[in-house]
Amino acid sequence: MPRTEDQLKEIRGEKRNLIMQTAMVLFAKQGYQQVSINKIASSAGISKGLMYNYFDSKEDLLEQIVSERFNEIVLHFDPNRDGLLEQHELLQFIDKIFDLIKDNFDFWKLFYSLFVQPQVFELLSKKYVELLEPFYSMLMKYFETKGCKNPRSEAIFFGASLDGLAVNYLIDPEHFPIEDIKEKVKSLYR
Amino acid sequence: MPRTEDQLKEIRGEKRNLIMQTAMVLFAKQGYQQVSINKIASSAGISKGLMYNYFDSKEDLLEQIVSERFNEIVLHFDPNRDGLLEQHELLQFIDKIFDLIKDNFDFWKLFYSLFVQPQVFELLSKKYVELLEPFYSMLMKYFETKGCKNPRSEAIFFGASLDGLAVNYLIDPEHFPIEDIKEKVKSLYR
Amino acid sequence: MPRTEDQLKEIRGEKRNLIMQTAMVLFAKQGYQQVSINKIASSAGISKGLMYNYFDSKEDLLEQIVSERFNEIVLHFDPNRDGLLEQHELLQFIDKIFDLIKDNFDFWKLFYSLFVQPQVFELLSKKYVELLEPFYSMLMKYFETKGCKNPRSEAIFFGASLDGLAVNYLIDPEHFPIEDIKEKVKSLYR
Amino acid sequence: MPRTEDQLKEIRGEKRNLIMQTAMVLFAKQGYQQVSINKIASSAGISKGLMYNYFDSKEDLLEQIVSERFNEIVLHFDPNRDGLLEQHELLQFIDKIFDLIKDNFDFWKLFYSLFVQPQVFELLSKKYVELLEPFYSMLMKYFETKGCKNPRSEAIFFGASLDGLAVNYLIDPEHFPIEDIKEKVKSLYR
DNA sequence: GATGAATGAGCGTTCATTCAT
DNA sequence: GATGAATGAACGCTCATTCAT
Repeated sequence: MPRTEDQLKEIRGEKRNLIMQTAMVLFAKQGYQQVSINKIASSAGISKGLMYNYFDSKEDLLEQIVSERFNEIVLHFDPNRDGLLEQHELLQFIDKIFDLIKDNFDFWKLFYSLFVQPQVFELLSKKYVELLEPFYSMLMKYFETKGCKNPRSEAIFFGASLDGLAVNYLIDPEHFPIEDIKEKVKSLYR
Repeated sequence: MPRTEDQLKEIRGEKRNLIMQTAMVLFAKQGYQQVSINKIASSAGISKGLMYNYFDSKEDLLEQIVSERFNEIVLHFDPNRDGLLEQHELLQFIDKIFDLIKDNFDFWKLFYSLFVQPQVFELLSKKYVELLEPFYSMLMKYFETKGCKNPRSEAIFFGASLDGLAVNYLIDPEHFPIEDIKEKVKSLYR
Repeated sequence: MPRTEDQLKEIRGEKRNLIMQTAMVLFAKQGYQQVSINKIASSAGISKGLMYNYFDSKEDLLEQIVSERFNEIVLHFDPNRDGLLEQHELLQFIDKIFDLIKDNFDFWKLFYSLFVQPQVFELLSKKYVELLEPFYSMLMKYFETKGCKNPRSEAIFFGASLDGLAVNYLIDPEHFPIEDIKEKVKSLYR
Repeated sequence: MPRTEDQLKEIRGEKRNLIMQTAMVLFAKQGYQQVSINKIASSAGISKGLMYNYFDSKEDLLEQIVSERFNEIVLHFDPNRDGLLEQHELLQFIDKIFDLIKDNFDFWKLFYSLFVQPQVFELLSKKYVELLEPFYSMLMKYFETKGCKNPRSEAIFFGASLDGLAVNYLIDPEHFPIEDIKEKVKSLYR
């Protein structure tokens, strides 16, 4: 009995996910350049050739990993998706963002290692700006409502300090006082 | 007749700086891994072989660039070097740090791209921790004096948000409102 | 469809032998150091990269050539493998050793060129001593039985003169009176 | 006061000898290919450039080392230089040859490592044949006089077994029973 | 879909040699 | 005579990618 089309799709999808997951972990731990196609294939228990059935190139693999996971994660950013942010949502967000980072440690490690890379991924930065734009707007509107005289700087500072905290956490998670930091950040916006 | 020792020292010094400067700019713009020895040599107008008269390896070149510039820069961190930080010094420091980043744009771009890299530079992180430790102590002492209940988190937040701002500035310097951000940060510590 | 395991094994075996044979001939004719991986690959009609599918390094290739052939050849050394040597076996051996050298001319040329090389092959000398030890024991026992007062020197002299003859034959095989020499050597042990 | 021409010649000669001696030791211990011009120069305490004042190339240096020392050594081969060899001279020679090897250990190590090398030194082999020819003639005449039916094989065997003994001695001098071997060899020609 | 043998451009590095001083 | 900065061809090796099976 031949497999139905759905079964085939599922196999394709599972293999694709397997490769992406394997590659992401390796990229995060060893760096994109240091991980060869060979390493990915043998780690995933497949052949080198098969990789090219699912991805056009090593770079394409990276792009798909980053953009797919990025999309998933950004979904969680506006809790009620009404485009409006209230203070309790902002505070909840601060709590949640550190959990998101912890839960997707490898992804974020990879993400930040690419982000600081020059040139490497113009595409990434476009996508990043595009995806975060609504969130930044929301933040700016929020700070405006709160009466800040320079909402843009407030928003940039908010984003940048989370970036910095994330990077420091990712570099040395064991010595990072995550709960204390949450409190500190929240105290700034109460 | 052979050159005098002084002549040799000067030639060596100049070439060494030329190579380091050229390499740093390329590393910053294209990333360490993407820059081949060939690119560095032809950019500097010298032969590949000559590089190895001055540096043991590509990695050695990177190490020497980072540690030499890092040492120079860290010198500016404690204004009066008495180990004590006062509020006006902290505010001055916030002003100065952005200028330091602007003045050493390529160095910092390289620095952060390495720092987030996994595995790549154990040496760097050791040196970083070592050099910054006194500064962190000073910061913690300052926040303690100011009556903060959790000086360590305060210090980490301070450092991390500067990291985050630096990274965001380095990625897209033209759209970064550097003066507004300075004001925002200073307002937090007034 | 992928090749069967047997097909792969055959392909791999043949390629491996092709590379080893090609390399051995070149090593013998031009010397290990003088032969580049490029030369081996183009001589064998394959790409440089493929060599590294079969051997870890140039040195690994050499080791495998030497030890594989060495093992094969040493098998012929004790005619009846009972650990005892009789006179007619010794005489037969003298006859046979020159044929062995002739039949494996390139191997022995390579072998002796390595053996006299300083430092180059500790591994080789260990293997050599190990493999030849039983043969030397046998020889010493034989000379002891024959009433020689210094069996060790007898054995060393026997081995060394064969080495010397081999080297002289390998350097200039056309002018080497192989049959006369056989007779001369055999006459010493009759 | 300018140096006289003789003084200059002596300086030249001394530097030349220094370089040759240094290089010979290094070549013997590490192999010709493994020793760079840099190593020779720094071992001899001179600059790389100076080497090329005395020798055209690395190969020329090797040639001059080998041929100069070879000439010196061959002088000792015919004790009374009358072209005739008597039994006691042959026996004396056997005694002396091992001392010669011991006294010029590095030279002989280098010599044999080159000799077995294919192609490397056509020149060497020509010179070798040329220089040893009279000695071989003498040996053949001697064996003829002694009534050997195949003097050429006798001479080749004599030379080859000394080569083999030399090589074995050079590879592992500490375990080589030099006096016992001398006795063994002499016993064959008494 | 799946395999892995095969490719070849490119890498970091070495080193004999040259030559301005 | 003496120096060592400078060169560049060649080295061993890696790896993303292709393709016959």
